[in-house]
Order: sequence, then structure tokens, then C-alpha cells
Amino acid sequence: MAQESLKDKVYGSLRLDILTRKIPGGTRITESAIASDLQVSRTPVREALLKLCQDKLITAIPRAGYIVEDLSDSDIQDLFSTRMEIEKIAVRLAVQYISVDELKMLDDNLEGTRAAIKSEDTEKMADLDMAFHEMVHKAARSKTLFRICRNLSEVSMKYRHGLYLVKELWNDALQHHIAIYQALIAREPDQAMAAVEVHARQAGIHLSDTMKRVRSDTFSMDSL
Amino acid sequence: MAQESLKDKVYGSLRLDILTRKIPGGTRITESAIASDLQVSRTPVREALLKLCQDKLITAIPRAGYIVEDLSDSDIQDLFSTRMEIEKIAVRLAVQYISVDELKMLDDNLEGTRAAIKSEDTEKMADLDMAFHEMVHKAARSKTLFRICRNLSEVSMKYRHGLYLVKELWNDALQHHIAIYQALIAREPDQAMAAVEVHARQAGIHLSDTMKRVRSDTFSMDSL
DNA sequence: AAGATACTTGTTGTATACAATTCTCAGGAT
DNA sequence: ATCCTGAGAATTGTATACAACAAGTATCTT
Repeated sequence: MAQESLKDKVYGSLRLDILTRKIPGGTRITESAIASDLQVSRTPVREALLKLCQDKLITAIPRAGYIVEDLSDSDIQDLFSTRMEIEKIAVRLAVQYISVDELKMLDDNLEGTRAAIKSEDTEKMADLDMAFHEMVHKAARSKTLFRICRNLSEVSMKYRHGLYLVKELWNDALQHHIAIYQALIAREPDQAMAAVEVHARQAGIHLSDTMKRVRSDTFSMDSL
Repeated sequence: MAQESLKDKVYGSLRLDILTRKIPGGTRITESAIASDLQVSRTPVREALLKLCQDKLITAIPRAGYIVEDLSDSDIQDLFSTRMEIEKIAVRLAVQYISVDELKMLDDNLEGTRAAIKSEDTEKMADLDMAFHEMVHKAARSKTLFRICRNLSEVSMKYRHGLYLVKELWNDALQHHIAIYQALIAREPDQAMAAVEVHARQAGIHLSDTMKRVRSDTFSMDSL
């Protein structure tokens, strides 16, 4: 990744702040205020806000500003359960279409994950986890589905990040990935969907804890 | 709707041109060219292109322009089959959560549809069809799923519009809606999902015909 | 005092100017 | 002939200026 545009930085910064409720729901925000906060012009801010509108994280009021949408705990749960349902579709298709080469890549990914766990490399762990799921999504051979999956992953990644810090869960995650991998090799759609459900459910279980922690923390990430 | 912003006009115009392949896939487009074409400044054009990027109808090449994505027939089929899978999830949830009030509204919708068929009111038919599906989506009680469904509906609507002109299909569509409605009343998830699949499959069957017609037509809608 | 009206202020919508980067293509070396 | 190289053209990224509109406020009228 050569360089992130200002627009993307602003977008990421705002999305994180909204998702973690550093900016609570109902807050009215304006382009100029954010622009001066982050020391950039209104243009990249405007583009970031536009994107947030499409994500339904904020609502635009024509010529009068924007309002931060209220994200309840159940909304977050909704996000995760929907993601699970759609990932189940993806893995069902992946069972059908995945190639031996791709299975080999998944195997390599699992091997790498074992190493990451052994060396306690959080960064690597997160990357491999994301890569594993992306490979499965791609194997579903559906551009539309892939796009939806990635979008949901992006939005939920902020929350999942907390999970990576809980090292006890790493081995569980690995076992789940192995289960998914084996179901794919065996070409067993139901087994694969069940494995995905187990995997996603664990994330959901630890979600409320993560949320509590996130909300009690006072974030100091003004690092644009 | 008080007034459409220039950004929305540009977006609508470009999306239609891409979807109908008036601007074929692979075409390279630039902000300034479109701006001078439509006699507006680069700013609203830029915002429209940004939105099209998110729709995956075009791809941005940093500091070098945009390329219109190639929408093959299989891509369109992919869009529709994915939409079907996700609608099946939605209807399964709707079976669980839909209220009697909402069922009554669906019933009213069916009644209206019968009238629209009798009076051959294409406009009304399209509106009622969209409303029917939106009600089902809403009954799933998932904001995330609702957003995904609406997004997919919007993108595929351009294609579906051709279907409304084939009056022979109207009765089939009504029968499908009735089947979905009855499955919802009976609270039978499998039956509901099957009904949705039948409904979606018919759209898919007639899709390639519609595509051919759309492509052979020479569109002349330079009406910004 | 109450209501209407004009004015001021705040905010987005749009246009344009400048900066940074990438692409293109001619020209020459090998 | 083919592959580098470099200057300039093309294009987006960013900043800023201005216009249009909305909302709140103070003043004027009754």
C-alpha cells in the first residue's frame, strides 16, 4: 500500500470514532468542524462523510449538516449475525468451486497460523485470519458475494480486533479454520456451514465483552 | 423530493449509461471529460464517480483516471443469484418475526397488485412489486440485511424494469407473491424460501432476453 | 406583548485554482 | 529493432472561494 489518501484517513478515523462511540449517536457534525479538527480542507472530509452516509453510520441533512446514527448493541449483534449468514452462503458455494491450488493455499495459511501462535505475533495472526476468510470468499466465485463479504468484514473488523488480543482464543480460531478447511476438502457443504457458524458464534460471544472494554476505555488516537 | 443535486443527476446518468452499456466496459473515463460533457464542474462529477466506485461499476486508478468495469452476462447472473440467496435468508427471518399488521399490509399489497394487473398499470405494478419485497426485507428485523437487500435491489432494478413490460409475467409474479405471503402466514420457513427461489428464478430466466433487447436498442437519453 | 419580517449567521453545494503523481511518447543509445 | 530516459502533458488529490439555501435572531409593526 503506497499511500493512503487523506479522504481514507478521515474516513477511517471517523468510522472508528463512531463505531467505538467516541462520537455518540445523535451528535451533529459539520464538515468544517472536522476539517479544522484534523487540519485538512473540507474536500476530503466531505468525501469521507459521503461514504459514511452510504454505510448508514451518519445521515445527511441537506444544507444543514450531518447526524451520527445511533448504534445500539443489538445493531452490532445484527451486523455479526448477518455476516455469519452470508459467510455460510459463501462457504457453501466455496465447497462447490474451490480448486486444489486454493486448498493448498489454505493449508499454507493454517501452517502460518500455527507459527504465528507459537511466536505470539498478533499482527501476523490478524493478517492470516483475514486472508483465510478472504480466500474462502473468493472461492465462492461470486463477485457480488465477495464484495458484500469484504464490506461486512471491514465494518466488523474494528470490533474483532479486540479478539486478537485474547491469546487464549487463538487456538480455538485455528481449530475452527481447520474444521472449515477439512469440510472444504471433503466437499461437505453442511459440515462447512456448521464450522463457519461455530467460528462466527465465538466471535459473537466475546463481542459484548469487547464492547464494554472499548466503551470504558478512553481512546486517545488522535493520530489521524 | 424538492430538488435533486447535480451530484445525483450525474450519478444517475452515468449509472444508466454503464448499466445499459452505452458506455461499454473497459472504457476509460475522466472527471474533466464528463464535467464538460454535462456542463458542470468536476466536484459533483467526482462525487458521483466515487459512488459508482463503491457500486463496483467503475474502478478508480489513483491519479490516473477511472475504468468502466466489464459487466459480463455471467456477472449479471451472479448479481441475481446472490440476490436470491440473500433474499432467502431475509424471508426465513421474516417468517420468524413478521407481525399480523405487516401481514395485513402484504395482503393489501396483493389486492392492489390484482387491480394493477387488471388496469394494466405498469408504473403501479413496479411500485407494488418493490414495496412487497421491501416489506418482507423489513420484517426480517435486520438493519444490515435490509441495507444489503435494498442495495442489490437498486442495482438490479435497471434490468428488472424490462420485465415489467412483459405483461404475461405479471400474473406469475402475483402468484409467486401469494405463495410467499401464504408461507409467511403459515410460518413455514422452508416453504417461504422455496417460494422466493421460484420467484427469483423466473427473473433470471427472462434476464438474458432483456439484456439482448437492452443492448440492441440505441438509447438516446442525453437528458441529464 | 405578539407576530411577522428582514437580517445575520451557519452550512452545504458548486466551481475553480494549485499541487502531486502518473502516463505518454519522442528521441537516442545499444 | 528494442529498450531505456526524460520532459511535458494529462489526471487526480487537495485547498479555497463563492453561491444558494436554511435557520435562528433581533427589530419593527400592530
